[in-house]
Formats: sequence, structure tokens, C-alpha cells
Amino acid sequence: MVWPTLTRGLAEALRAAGIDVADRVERIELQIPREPDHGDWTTNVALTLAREAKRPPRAIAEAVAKAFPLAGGPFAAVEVAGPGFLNFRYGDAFLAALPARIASDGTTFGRSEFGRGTACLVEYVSANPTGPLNVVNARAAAVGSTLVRLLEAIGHRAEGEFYVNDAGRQVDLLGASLAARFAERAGIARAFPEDGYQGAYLRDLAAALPEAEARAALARPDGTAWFRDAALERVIEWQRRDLEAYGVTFARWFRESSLHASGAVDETLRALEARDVVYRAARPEVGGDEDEPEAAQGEATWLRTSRFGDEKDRVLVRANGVPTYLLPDIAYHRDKRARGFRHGIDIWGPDHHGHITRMQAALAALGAEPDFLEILIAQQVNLLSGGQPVKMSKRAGEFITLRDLMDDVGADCAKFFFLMRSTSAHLDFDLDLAKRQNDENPAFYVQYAHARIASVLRYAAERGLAASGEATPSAELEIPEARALIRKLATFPELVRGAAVMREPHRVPTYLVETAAAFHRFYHACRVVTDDAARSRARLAIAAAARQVIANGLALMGVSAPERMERAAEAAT
RNA sequence: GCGCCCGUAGCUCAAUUGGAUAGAGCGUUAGCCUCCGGAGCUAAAGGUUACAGGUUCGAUUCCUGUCGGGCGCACCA
Repeated sequence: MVWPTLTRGLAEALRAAGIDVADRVERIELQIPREPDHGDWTTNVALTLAREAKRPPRAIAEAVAKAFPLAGGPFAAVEVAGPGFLNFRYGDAFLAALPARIASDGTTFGRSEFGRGTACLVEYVSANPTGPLNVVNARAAAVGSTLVRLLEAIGHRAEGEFYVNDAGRQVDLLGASLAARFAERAGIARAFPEDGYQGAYLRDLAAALPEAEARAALARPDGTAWFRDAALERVIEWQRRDLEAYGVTFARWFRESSLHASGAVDETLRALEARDVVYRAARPEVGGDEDEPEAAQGEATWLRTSRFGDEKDRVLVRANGVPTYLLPDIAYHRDKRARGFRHGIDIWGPDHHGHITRMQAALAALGAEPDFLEILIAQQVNLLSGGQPVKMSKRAGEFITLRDLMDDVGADCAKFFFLMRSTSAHLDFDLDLAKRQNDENPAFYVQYAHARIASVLRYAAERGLAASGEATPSAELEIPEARALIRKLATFPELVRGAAVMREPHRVPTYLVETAAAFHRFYHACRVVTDDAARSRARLAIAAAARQVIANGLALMGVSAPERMERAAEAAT
């Protein structure tokens, strides 16, 4: 990997130039410029250090350029440009050796040790076990699973986890809804609960219940618990199965109920009390609304989140003695730390973004490191069909599910579309476009490049030709399209590092589209399989390297890299 | 009213933790197959980065304000 050697070389050159950056080597900004004229790597250290060094940036840059140890490294030249940028250019030897190196690295090309084995926990989807998964869950699943793979790729120990809210009011309501549906079937009068779950899936579920047992439960005063448990296990299993079909699995499905059972919830409350951030009162000491009639509900237990950046204090335990969702949630994050994770990343839906400050405040109140928890919001998804928004009503239980989406456009395509956009941005998902198996669909564009290369490699193999394991001859390296492709492939490790560090999975598909385009240009400029065996083998090595990088990138996304693609039967023309 | 997200080509979106001349796809227009997959390639056109200030060597990026879109503001999750 180029990044560490470049960093070390720069630190050494800066020291020679009289500037010591020993303690902040990793903060040196290194970038791959988008403008090819600016070299293969660039840094602005001379500009950022000019002020403290009290020297003009260009003077620093000149000194660094002179002292930079080029010998034995990937670079052949370093130039000073503009106001004081340092631009590094790969030597031909480095580029020539790259295809063979990618071949030998195989699926590990792009990986690094940047994360030094730090344990990270990514919590995502974590949908309530009250119904099918929706499209935002689908988006979060694509983003979260990719994030786990990205973190692993840069050397973290990363795990994905699904937090199941299988306790509390929502699941009780689910039980009551199911009981009502069963009663309805059995011809027993029973009111459907207000705000109950309307979805048709509960009717199906009610039909599948063991008749006698359900009737008995219905007759008992505490019978909804039976229906709740029945519904819960069924729904969780559906969710797990759908996610599996989608290609997303978790290291652990963590049950909220286990926190109650183990006493972790009570323990967390005591830990907070010990830190003197809890009080009992009828209304909050900070942030209360004067005309809140709810104040009459009696004394609740409050957490002083307002001391840690929240606008008001929050209820941990209701006046009736039942904890709000917040307390077990704090217990859950406390548990993550106790399990040895040094860093947690949560991916939440758009309806939870108002909860970020209170969660962070709660963890601060607990004494957690300020950067322990990072929360990403997987923004809203608007489905478009025929150019019109698809109408959905969560209340009535009418919405497009993850399962519908997979049936409609396929898991690969759905994931690719979700990952194309930055997580925090609203997303318009054009179902018609995603369904189209043609050139308008970027998922197919990338997969097609992979299949096309695989096809060329097969064609070559039939003629007894295989990729060369030798350095690329300079005659090939001088072809602009070949050189551009190899340079693009060389940036993959840095792309992976950047996407992981910045928590921006969307950089991967963006890169893959560019890489696929670079390959297609190479393909058009250079016939790969010719009568010239040596040349053919060299070009096969370049093509094979491109295939490997595209495959590695698609693997990060959890999208398949097909060896061949059947053209779907053209619609009547 | 308060908080958060967003505003970039006709449309959907990028722009590498403040970098150099803001880029792709679709759509439009004009081209490219005796040859390895044309699901491809080449070129043209398309921009006051919503608006107004500020910070600095440098702002699509950071800060303030205005306008517009979305979401959230429970002793629900």
C-alpha cells in the first residue's frame, strides 16, 4: 500500500527541511487528485504548515521535494505546483508491476492494516419486530453491511448487529392486534386496538395460529402476552429470512428483553444514579413545558441529559414504574462497551434523528468516551414508479417491503442503488430504471464490465493464452487508455480506506462506474487477444487486474460479480 | 416556534475529512461494429453550486442570515 510509505517519506523529508511533524504524521493530508496533470498523489502539507513554520509554502515545498526519498519507492518524481502543492508521480516500474501484483493479491487487493485491529460494532436495521421490513430498512441493510466489510478491509475487527426491540409498548400493541385479528376470524367480538397494526400480515398470522391454544389465550385476562410472543417470534423470523435472501446477515441479533432479564437495565440505572445525573420529579427541571398537562402523571425518573448538550432532560422510568425505550437503549450501548468494542456506529432511520443528541448525552452522562458512538442517518427513500411517487401508508399497513423490492428489481440492483447515494441524502429510487436491464442501469454497467472481461479471459483460454505474470512491457504502458486504467486500479486501496474512514460507502459504486468506464475505453483502444502472444498476455494481465478490482469492489457492496450475463429477452420491438 | 437533513446541468446524483479548470449517468444532437460480449465507445450542447454576507493563500465544502423541500419535536419506539 502506498499510503504508509508516502506518509513516512514525507515526515522524513519535512524533518530534513527543519519541520518536525513526528507526533502528527497521520494527520498529513494526502489525496489522489482528480486532475491527472496533478500527479498520482498530492499533499498540501507545505500550505498548511506555512503559518507555523513562518516560511512561504513554496519554499517549504521545494525543500521537501528535494529531501523526499524517492529511491526504492513507487514514485519516480515529485513536483512543486501552484501555491505549494507537492505532486507525486508513479514510476513506470510501479505501474508495470501492478497487474501482476493485483493477480497475486487476489481478493485481498485493496485491504490494509490502517485500523490496527480496533473492535468496532455496527448496529443497523434494528427495525421493530412488528411487521415486514420497509425500504429504509433495506437501505440501512445495504449501507450497514457494506460498512462492516469496509471496516474489516482496513483492518478493524468489525461486527454487525441487529438490536431487537422485543420489549415495551409497541410489541404489546402487536400482541393485542394479533389477538383482535384472531378473534375476528373466530367470530368473537373484540375491539381492534387503537393505533394497532393494520397490516394484512397479521391476518395471515392469525390464520396460522394453533386454534385451541389461541382460543384459550384469548379467554385469559393476560392472554395478549401469548399472542405477543407468537407474533414476535414469527415476525423476527420473517425479517431474518428476508434479510438473508437480501444477502445481509448479522453476527448477532441482540434482544432488548435479554437486558431486562439479565438485570442490565437496573444496573444501568444504578450506574447513572451513582454519577448523580438522575432525579425524580413530576416534570423536568430543565426544558419542561409550563403548560404540560402530563405533569399530573406523577413522579418519573429523569436523566439530566441537558447537562450534556440536550435541550431538555429525558424520562428514564415513567411514573408507573415502566422504563421508557431510552433506559434499555443506554444499557445496550453500555453493554457494547463492556463487550470490548472501542467504537460503535449506529445506523438509524430518518424518524430517529431527533434522538441523536439525547443518546450522545446519555452516554456522556455515563462517562463514555465522547467519540465512542457515531450515529449515521439512513435518509428517507422515495419510490418512484412511472415518474410518480409510490403512495404508502404505514398506518394502514400498506407499504412496499424489502421483499417486494427484491421481487421487483432484484437484490443486487436494490443494493447498488441504495449504495450509490450518500447515506445522509434523501434518495429517489426509480423502480422503472432499476428494473430495466439495459445501459441506463448503472448496476448493470458495472456487472457487464465484469462479465465482459470474464468472457475475454475465457476466449483467450480457449486459445491457450493466459495473463502474463511479468511486468507490463513499456510499449503497453505508453498506450494512454492502458495507463489510465492501471492508474485507476492503483487507487483502489486508497478508495477503500477513504470510504471506510469517512463512513461513505457510496464512494465504492462511484469508483466502480469510473473503473468500468476506464476498462471499456481500454478495451476499445486495445484489442486484447491478437496473434502477438506476448502482447496478448500483457493485455490479458491488465484486463484480469481490472476484473479483480471490480470483483473486490462489488464484494464490498455485497453485489454479485457475474461471469456471464444473459441478455434479457428484448421487449417486442 | 425549536432542532436535524437537504438545495449542484432539463432529470437523478458525484465532487476524495477546505484544494488546483465543479464531474458522471439519463435525456437531446452528431458519429463508431469484416475482429475478443454494441448491456460498449467518441464528440457536441448543457452551470451565477438556491440567495446575501463572512472566515483565508484557496469555499460546492466551514460560519451567520434569508428563501425553498423533507423529517422530527411523548412519561411511543
